Amino acid sequence: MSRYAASEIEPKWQKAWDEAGVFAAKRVEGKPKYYVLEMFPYPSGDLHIGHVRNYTMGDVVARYKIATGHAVLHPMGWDAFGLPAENASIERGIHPGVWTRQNIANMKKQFAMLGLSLDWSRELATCDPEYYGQQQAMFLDFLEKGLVYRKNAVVNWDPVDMTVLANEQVEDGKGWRSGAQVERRELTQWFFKISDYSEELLEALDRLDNWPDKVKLMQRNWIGKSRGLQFAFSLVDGPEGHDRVEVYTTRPDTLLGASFVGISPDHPLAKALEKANAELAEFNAECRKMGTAEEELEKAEKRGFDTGLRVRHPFDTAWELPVYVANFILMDYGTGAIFGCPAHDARDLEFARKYELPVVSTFAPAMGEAGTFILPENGGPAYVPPKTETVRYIKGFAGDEAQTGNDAIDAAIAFCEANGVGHGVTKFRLRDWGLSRQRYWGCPIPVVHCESCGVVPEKKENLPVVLPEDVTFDRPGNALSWHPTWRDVPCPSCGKPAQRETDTMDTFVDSSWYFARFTSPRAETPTEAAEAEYWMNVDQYIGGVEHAILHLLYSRFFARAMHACGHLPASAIEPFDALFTQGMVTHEIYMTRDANGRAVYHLPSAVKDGKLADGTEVEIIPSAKMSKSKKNVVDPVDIINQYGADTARWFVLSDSPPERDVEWTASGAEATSKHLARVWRIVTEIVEAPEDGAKPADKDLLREMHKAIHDVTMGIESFGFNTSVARLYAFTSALQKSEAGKAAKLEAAKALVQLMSPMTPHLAEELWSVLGGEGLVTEAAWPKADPAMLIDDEVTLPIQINGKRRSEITVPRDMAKDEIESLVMSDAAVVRALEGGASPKKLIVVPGRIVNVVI
RNA sequence: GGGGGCGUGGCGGAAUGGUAGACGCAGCAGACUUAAAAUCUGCAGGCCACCGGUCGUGGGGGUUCGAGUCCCCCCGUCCCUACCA
Repeated sequence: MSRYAASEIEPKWQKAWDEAGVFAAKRVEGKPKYYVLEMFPYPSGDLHIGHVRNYTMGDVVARYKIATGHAVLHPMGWDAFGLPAENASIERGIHPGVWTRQNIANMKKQFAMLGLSLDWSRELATCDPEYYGQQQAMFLDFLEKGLVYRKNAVVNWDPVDMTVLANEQVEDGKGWRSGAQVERRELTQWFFKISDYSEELLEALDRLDNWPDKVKLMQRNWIGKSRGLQFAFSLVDGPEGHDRVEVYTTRPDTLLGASFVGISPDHPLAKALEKANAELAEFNAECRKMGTAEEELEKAEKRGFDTGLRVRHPFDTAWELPVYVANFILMDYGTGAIFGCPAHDARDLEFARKYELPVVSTFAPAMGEAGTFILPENGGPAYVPPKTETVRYIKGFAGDEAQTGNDAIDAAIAFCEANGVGHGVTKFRLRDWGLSRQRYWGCPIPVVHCESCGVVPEKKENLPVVLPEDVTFDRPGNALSWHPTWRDVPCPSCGKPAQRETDTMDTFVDSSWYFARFTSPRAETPTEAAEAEYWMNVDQYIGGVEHAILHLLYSRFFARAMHACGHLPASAIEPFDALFTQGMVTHEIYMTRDANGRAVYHLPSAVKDGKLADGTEVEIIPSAKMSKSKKNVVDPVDIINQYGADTARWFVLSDSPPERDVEWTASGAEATSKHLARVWRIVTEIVEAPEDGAKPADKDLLREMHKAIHDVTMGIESFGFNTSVARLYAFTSALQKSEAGKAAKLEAAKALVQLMSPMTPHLAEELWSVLGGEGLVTEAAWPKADPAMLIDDEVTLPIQINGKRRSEITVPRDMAKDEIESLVMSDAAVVRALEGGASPKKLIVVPGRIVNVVI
C-alpha cells in the first residue's frame, strides 16, 4: 500500500484538469449557468492565507456547481493599478508595470499550486490596455450621457510629494509619506454622477435578498437619506451680496427653540466676512487646518466665533439670533449652515452653555416619567428621544400637543410650506464620486485640453490612450505631467496642438466592472450582448466585508450606468445576486517586552510550549489579524510545501463558520494532514481487501452514506462548509469502523471521495481513480441522497418529565401516538414520578422527536 | 455619539423552540512496539450522598408543556461609522 504524498498527486491532477480543459467556461444551451466570482486580488506579489480561504470557498461552490450539471464561469484577474506599484518604483527604481507583471507571474504560480477550478483563458489585468482601453470607451459613453462631469473640489494636497491624498493618507494633518503639512486646495476634477442614483441604489437594496443584512445596512447608512426642511433666515445688515442664510434641518419641529445660527468656516458668508475681520480670518484658517484628522474631531473642542451679525426668526421678525462661525459645521453637508436648538441636541447644548446662549425646550416627555426629568434649561442634559416616541410639545406650532417627533416634523414642514417658510426636501449623504487621481499608474482619462475648444473627449478610434512606458519617478508628483511628449496631441475637434489630461482614474473604477468584462474578456467592445446576457449576473460573489460600501456601491452604480449606455442588459443592473462576506484567517501573536517595556514579537517557530528557547514566558495574544510586523503571518506556500494544497484548503474550511474569523493553528494543520492521510489509508485498504459477499452491516453503512450525502450537500448549499467538513469526519469514522462487505464499502468510499472533491480535489481525484471511478471525479455527477435511506426504522424518543429528560424509549418510526402514550405511561421513570397511579396533567408527544409528561 | 456582530467545556465550534456540547484540537487510559513515532480502541462539562441525582449556553426577568434558540432589561467584547444639522 502506498502512502499519501500530496506533492506527487497534486501537480499530476492539476495537469490533468488543464489538459482536459474542464474549467474553461462554455455556453451550453439548455444547461443552467452559474457564475461564481471571488473578489480579484491586488497583485502584491504573494498570496496570503486569507486569499486561500477566500478562493477555496469560491472553488468549493464552483466545483459543486460543475458536479450538479451547471455551465460554470469561474474567472480570475488582477486589480493591477494603484499606488504600491509607484511606491516600489520610487524605492527600488523598478518600473510600475514591470513590478506589477512580475508580481502577477509570481502569484499566478502560487494560485496554480492551490488547484483552483479557474478559467485562466479569461484572465485579465486592469493595467492591460486591452482592459483599460474599454474602460476609456465607457468613460466617453458616460460623458455623453451626462454621467461624468467636471467641477471644482477641495482636496488634500501634499506640497512635497505634489500629490492629492485620500483622507486616510492624512495623519495628524500631515502627509503619511512626506510628513508635510497638508494643504486644502481646490482643483478641477472629474466626478461620476452617482448621486443621480441615490434613491434607486437605496431602494433596490430591499430586493437583494441574498446579501448580508449587515452590508445592506452599511450601504443604507452610507447613502444616508434624510428628510427635512430647508429655509432661509434673513440677515440684519449683512455684508454686500448677503441678505439671507439658507439652512437645512431634520428637526423643523424645534424651530421655536432656536437660539443661534451656525455657519461653516468655508461658508460663502464666512469668507465674505473674513475679508474685513482679521480675527475671524485667523479663526477660519485654524479650523481649516484641522480639516481631516479623525478621532480627535470627537474630542476637539466645539468652538465658535461670534460674527456680530444677526438674523431674524422666520416666525417672529422681532426675534433676532446671533450668527456664529463654528468649527463643527461642514460645508459639504446640507447648506453648510444650521440653526442651533440646544434643548434637543447635545452638541448645540454644549455650544450654548459655552457661549451663554439661551436654551429653550420645545417639547418634554409625554407623561409619567416627568418626575425625574430635568429640563435642559434647568441644567438637565439635552432631551433627544427617538422620533417615534410620543412627546408633549411646549413650544410646538403645528399639529397636536402630544405627538411623535415624526408626526410633528411632518406637521412642521406642512405648516412652514403653507406659510412660505422654506420647503420640505430630501437629502442624501452620498456625494458624487470623484475619480481624478494625479498619478501615473492608473487608467488615463481620455480627454484633451484644447485652447480653443476646451475639454474635448478623445475619439473612440484613438483609444486606448496608452500609458507611456518611458517614465521616471525621480521627482515627486505625477510622472505623466513630466513626460516630454506624451501630453502633446492634436485636438480631436479642431486639430490644433493640444494637451492630454494627465489625471488617471481612481482604481475603484477598474474594479467596478471587471465582473462584466469576464463575460467576454477579449471583446473589442466593453462587453458583448449575447455573452453578458448569458453569464450575468454573478450568482455568487465572495469577498471581504471591507468592501461592503465603496466597491459594492460603485459596482452597483456602474452596472446601472453601463446599462444606460447599452453595455449591460436591464436584468444586470444589480450585478451580484448573492453576496457572501468571509472572515479573516487569524493567528496568535507571541510577545515579550524589552527592558523599556516595549513589545517584542516572536515568530511561531521560536516559541515552544509558551516559552522562548531561553525559557522566557511569552505573552500570547489570540485571534489576531496577521501582520508582518507582529510576526504572526502564515505563508501559504510554506504550508503547501509542507502538507500540500488539500490540507491548506481543508483547514481553512473547517472549524469556524465561513463568515467568521478562523484561527490558524499548527496543531490544526497537522491534524488536517493526518486526517487526509487516514482517508487515503482507509480507501486504499478497502480497494485491496479480498472480495466477499453481502453482509448484515451493509445497510447501516449505506444509510450513513446517504445521510452524509444529504448533510454535506446542505452544508455546501448554505455556506456551512465547517459543518460539511465535520460531517465528513464522522462519515469517515463510520466507514472505517463498518463491518460491511467490500461492495458496500466501495460504494461508500466512492461517495466519500466525491463529497470531499470540492474541498480536497487532488486527493479526491487520485482516490477516485484508485476506486476505478469513471473519468474525472471533477466531472462526475454529484451523488444524490435517497430520501428513503435518510429515515431510520426505529427512533429513540427522550422522555421528559416536567421538561427535564428522565428516560427514553426506542420505538418503530411510524408507531401510532396512542401506542407511544401507553408505552410512556408504563416507563419506570414515569411510573415512579406519578407515585402509584396519579394521572399526568398533560402528555405531549411530538412524533419522531420527544415526549413530555407534565405532572 | 450612532449602527452592527459576538458571548456555549481547557480551546475552535455544533444544535428547524424538542436528548446542549456533534465534529475537530489539546488531554487521559489501553492495544501494537525492545522503545519511540505513526496507527488503532476507548474515556472525557462541573459538583454530589456517583446503577442515581443536581447545576450548567455572560447576568437578571418573561413567554412556553419545553428556551442556547423568542421577548424585555443589564454586563462584557469585537468590528464598522461618525462633528450629518
